[in-house]
Amino acid sequence: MRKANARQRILDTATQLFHQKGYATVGINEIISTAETAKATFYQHFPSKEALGEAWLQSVHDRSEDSRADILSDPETACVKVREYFQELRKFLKKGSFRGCPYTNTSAVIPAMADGGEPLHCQVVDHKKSIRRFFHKLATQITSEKPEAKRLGDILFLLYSGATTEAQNLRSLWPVDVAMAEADAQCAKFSKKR
Amino acid sequence: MRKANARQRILDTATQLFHQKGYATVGINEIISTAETAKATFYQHFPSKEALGEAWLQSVHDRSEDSRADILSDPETACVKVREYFQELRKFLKKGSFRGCPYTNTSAVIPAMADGGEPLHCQVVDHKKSIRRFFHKLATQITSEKPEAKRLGDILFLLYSGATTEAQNLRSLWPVDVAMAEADAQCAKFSKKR
Amino acid sequence: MRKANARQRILDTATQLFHQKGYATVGINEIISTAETAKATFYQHFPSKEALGEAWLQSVHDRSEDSRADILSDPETACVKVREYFQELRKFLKKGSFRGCPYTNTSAVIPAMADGGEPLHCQVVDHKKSIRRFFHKLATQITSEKPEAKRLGDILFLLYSGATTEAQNLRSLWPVDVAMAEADAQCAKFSKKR
Amino acid sequence: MRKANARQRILDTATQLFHQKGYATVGINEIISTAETAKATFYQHFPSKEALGEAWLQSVHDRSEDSRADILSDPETACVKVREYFQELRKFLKKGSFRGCPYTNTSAVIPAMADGGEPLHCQVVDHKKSIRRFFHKLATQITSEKPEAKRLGDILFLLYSGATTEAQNLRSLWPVDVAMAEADAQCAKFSKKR
DNA sequence: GATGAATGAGTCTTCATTCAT
DNA sequence: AATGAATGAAGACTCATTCAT
Repeated sequence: MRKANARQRILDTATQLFHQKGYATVGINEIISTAETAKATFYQHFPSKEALGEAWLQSVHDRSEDSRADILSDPETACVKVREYFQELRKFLKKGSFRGCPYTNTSAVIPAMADGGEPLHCQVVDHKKSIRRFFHKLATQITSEKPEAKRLGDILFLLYSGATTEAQNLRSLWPVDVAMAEADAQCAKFSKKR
Repeated sequence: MRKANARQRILDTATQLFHQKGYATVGINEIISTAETAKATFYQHFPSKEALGEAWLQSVHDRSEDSRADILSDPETACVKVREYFQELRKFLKKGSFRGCPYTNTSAVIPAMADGGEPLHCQVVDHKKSIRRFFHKLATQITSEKPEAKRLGDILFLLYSGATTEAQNLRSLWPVDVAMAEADAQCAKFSKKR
Repeated sequence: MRKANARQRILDTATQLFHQKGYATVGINEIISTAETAKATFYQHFPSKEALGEAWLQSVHDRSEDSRADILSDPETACVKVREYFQELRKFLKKGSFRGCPYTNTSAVIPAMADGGEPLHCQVVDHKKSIRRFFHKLATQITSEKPEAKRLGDILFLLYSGATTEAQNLRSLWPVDVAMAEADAQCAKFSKKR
Repeated sequence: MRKANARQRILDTATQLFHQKGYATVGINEIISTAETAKATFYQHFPSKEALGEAWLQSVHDRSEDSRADILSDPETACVKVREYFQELRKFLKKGSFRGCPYTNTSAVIPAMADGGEPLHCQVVDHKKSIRRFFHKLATQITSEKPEAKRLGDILFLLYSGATTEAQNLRSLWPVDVAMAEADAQCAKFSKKR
């Protein structure tokens, strides 16, 4: 029994379970028994379930930021980069039995009434803004006109989001393929204008 | 104090609570206390929480089908109808404190492993297919070429979904506005070609 | 839908279900749904579940009294009659998937503390006394000496009870066969002495 | 106020309550409130009510096995040992307000349809077989002829069971006294033949 | 740094019974 | 004579959390 790195084992387990079943559906009992940790050990590392949720979303965010940074530093055209990002989404969905965006899925379970104070919701907003910024950056490389770039970025962002959402709902990949094709077309359109 | 119409009161309460907080987050206790009903009364009308969930999604589906039928029977151009549908989404989100699609939110809480057997997931798929069909119908009225119509319909569907998802995530209406503008542009583009 | 004789239908259903699953395990919901009766109809005929239980045990008692009367009026020797009674037990157990004495099974579920007041327990006692009397009657026909007859009757009674109990516990018929053989031997022994 | 030894307290409480009122009649609530334990504490130690039932029957079995082992190791004749065993039954019934065999009482509440798979029923069978073996052992010490020993053992077993059952039903000890006397007679009879 | 035992409030569901019609 | 709708109390079980060691 490798009892070291309890914290990491818990976080890894939570990453998998939260993603597959949703934050609200998974209890800490399931997490600690899967991670083979004692309950008290869990609370030594995370003050609460919500804290674990935050750590989880943070780690997802970090990884996905890295991936976007990789793409940005690629020696490719922006259009190709956009395509790459959709390709990654495709792989991600296939690997994870069609479970889509962890943030959107978590957001589904955070009541709206609260006036923006809950940490989990803040992370959702931050993450989404970061993705939007990513698309804006790429859009700026495609068209130099600011308002057009903003519009293009937003459209790519929404296509990406819709594809993710509906791929999960329908447990199918066609939404990604359609969104990718349209993203391509949009990039091409704005490129030509340049 | 005997109450009449318990079933309806329960369904109405559930409609509101499930939508605001999510199917998994709301317990039967909250529902019956809000609906001012006894627990056993609840189970006289619904064999289980899941059955209530099904009834809820069904009623949402029926209402939304009606709304789409209304739009279809409007004496307007298809392009206008598309705009109308996005306008309705806008109103819906504003009224419901930015809670988006009940189906997507419910889907977030259904583990993916199950082999498509769960009734709730089936309803998600049915509903989504119905919306997609709606957009295909409109697209067919915009362009007569079949492959183009299919593509246009799918794009509108994804824009609509993305707008709904991100409006909820960001608690903002800009995604709807951007999606609506782009939907408009797409309709115009395909219309011209005709 | 033959809605007449609701009372009888309920009693018949209860007879079957109580015997198979035990008085405590079967709920009225199961009874009325099996009997295809409304709940209020049930309470029109029986003031409570316990009242139904009493009616059930009473009807079982009546039938079993009849059967014993039949045997008593048989133009056979008492020894043969004893055998017949064990034979009937054998058939009863086979037919009823090894569920034994309804009275004993019900008694298992009546707490002992109550000081003899519960109607169900009274019926248990009455029924058992009746069976004991039956064996005493037969024993008197086998041996005319009063104390010996009493002893023989009691032994037959206990063998009969033990066979019934263990046939149910072990879901086997060997206890009946062994008890029947021993009953036979006892009868023969006391007969010879005469 | 933190309590220690919760598991033992729960098991002890269950032992008493299950025996007095029957496994089906006693709910977890009654057990935990009597044992002064929290509900979650109960489920920390027993995964389900049935598991507690199994632990209970097991502990009863263990104690009764010990008691039979004690009797077997007694430096007495087998006939005396048989009498001792009936004497113990007498004491047991007196102490426990005439509640008889926990296994028989539990068996009364397990539907027969199940194909022998339920753990509780398996324990019933195991226990009964163990008692039968005990009587066979004693019988073998009384008569060396194998078939006769088997018959004697079975008869003692059935007398014992019948006495237990009817003592509970009638809330009286005469069945034990009669059965004991007859057991004695049987032992004597088979002894003489030797 | 790690743990097993304990907890109160909550989960969904069924109980036997009563009401108005 | 029969019914559908309503009910409070109880059923078994799980939740996220805290304690002493």
